[in-house]
Amino acid sequence: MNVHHLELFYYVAKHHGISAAARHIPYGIQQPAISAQVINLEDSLGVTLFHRRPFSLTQAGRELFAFIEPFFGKLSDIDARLRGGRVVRLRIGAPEPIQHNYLPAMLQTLKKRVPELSFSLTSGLQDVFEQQLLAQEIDIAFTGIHGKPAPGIQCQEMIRIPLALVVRERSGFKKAQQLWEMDRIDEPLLCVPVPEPVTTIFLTELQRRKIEWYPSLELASLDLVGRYVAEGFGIGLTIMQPDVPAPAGTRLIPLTDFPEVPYAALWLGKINPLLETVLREARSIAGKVSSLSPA
DNA sequence: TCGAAACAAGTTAATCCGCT
DNA sequence: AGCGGATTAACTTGTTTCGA
Repeated sequence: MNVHHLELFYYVAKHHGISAAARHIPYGIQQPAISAQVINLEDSLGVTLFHRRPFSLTQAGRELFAFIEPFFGKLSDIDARLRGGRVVRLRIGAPEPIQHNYLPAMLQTLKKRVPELSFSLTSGLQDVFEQQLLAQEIDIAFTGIHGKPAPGIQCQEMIRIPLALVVRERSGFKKAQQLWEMDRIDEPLLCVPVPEPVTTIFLTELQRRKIEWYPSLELASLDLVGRYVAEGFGIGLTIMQPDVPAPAGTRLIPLTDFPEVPYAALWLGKINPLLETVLREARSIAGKVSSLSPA
């Protein structure tokens, strides 16, 4: 008998099925792996633990579940106790603009609601956050998203933010249309690296419009894009945050007819009361930001 | 100690199968 | 027939074991 197999059986029995278990196990694991491990457990015991469809535990399955449930059911309690009882730790992943502009207000409110809260912030991109969530290195991420998140990761969209070009203050470009009408765009394009949704969504739309313009300089953050534009390196791609001014020495040209970038909260497995509070606060801030956007 | 082989456990994609 | 859940097949990756 293998403890990992027992753990998987616990989730299968608790959630009445292998697929439901795959959706609720707090680390990433797919249905076939659970199925195979539970079959291994049944083989090693020489008994059938549950009927697949419709789901029902056999007598042996009920006995085993009754035996292991007190242990696996209380793992989270002992985990919290060993970590020091009342300290509530929240590890958040978010790109720098979100960290700069929105997280301070959110964390202040959260701190009032949950005084024992301590938190850590990490920056990155969607794929990095997904890996960190799966490795349980962060608890929640707020990030621009493009494409479906990895299996097991829950996703709730918060807000859609329009794309914008950032140009030098005294640049001759007033409208994006001026660029699209050119035979060839010679201005270097500055943006964050390609897996970042801001860039991916922009390039996909350019491709759809059959406009050829490729990144000349990939920078680690949207802040750096603004900074390099101000220094005259070219035209930058950024997002139109309604309550955030353009970086010094630059101005923004909104890309009103381009798709917007969806920003979402990502977390792993079942939501807990703390994450519920965080999501509620995030939705409230997203609502306020949306109301500032020009219609 | 190091490298090859074996093994365990995971993935995706395809397939099976029971239910509506 | 179509849908959704379970299983199978083929593969990858990481760890362990074992012999030189």
